[in-house]
Amino acid sequence: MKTLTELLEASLWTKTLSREQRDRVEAETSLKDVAAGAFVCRKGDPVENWIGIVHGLVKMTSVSPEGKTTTFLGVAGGGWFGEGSLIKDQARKYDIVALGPTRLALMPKATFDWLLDTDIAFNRFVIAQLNERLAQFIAMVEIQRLLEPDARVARSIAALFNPVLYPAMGPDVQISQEEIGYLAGVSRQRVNQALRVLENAGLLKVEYGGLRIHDLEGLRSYGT
DNA sequence: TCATTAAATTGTT
DNA sequence: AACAATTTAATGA
Repeated sequence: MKTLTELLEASLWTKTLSREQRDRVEAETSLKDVAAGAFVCRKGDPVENWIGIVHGLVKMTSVSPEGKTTTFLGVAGGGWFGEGSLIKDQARKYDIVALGPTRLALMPKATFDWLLDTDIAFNRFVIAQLNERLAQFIAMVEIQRLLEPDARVARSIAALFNPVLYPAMGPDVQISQEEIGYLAGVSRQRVNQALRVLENAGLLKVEYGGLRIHDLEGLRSYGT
């Protein structure tokens, strides 16, 4: 995906929009490219946009006063995020960092609010997305507490391919094993070990600087 | 285009 | 956590 039009095509919430609504969204939403490792926005920034991922990958992280970083969640191609902060009208609670060269779509808060006010289907979409993310977080807590590291890695990767949240994901992800470690909450070495177990199981292929998924269902249910 | 070097990432201990 | 090996990206002829 390269253009805003393509992102809107791939996004589920545009399906029910009228021609006029769709045109207005496209006119008012802008694109922004960010380099690998760059901040998309920082903790404490005022929230002015709903942000979509045209291509690339970003992570939500928090940094402790001692400099330790924790990654909560990766957001992948075709995904939109930030609706929670927009609705509550509060400052960003986390840093958003690009994991690779990433192209973003920025929808102004005014446009987002207008869609919420005028389009019932859009409201349903936002509810569904919030619900899906809630389910993902609950699953994440369960995974962290109950499963062994191999399964944690498998499911953390699978979470990036959630078809509701990120409808435009292809079979490839460009993400280093170190970043997977942050996502899964395990050390880089352990990720390396886990990836080879998963590769031998035929679930994915390890490539330099990334992965190719062969069996998403297998990853999602790994360890049960 | 090719060779060299630096940087990033991976594999091993 | 440290180190070595491998891959990619960058540089300059």
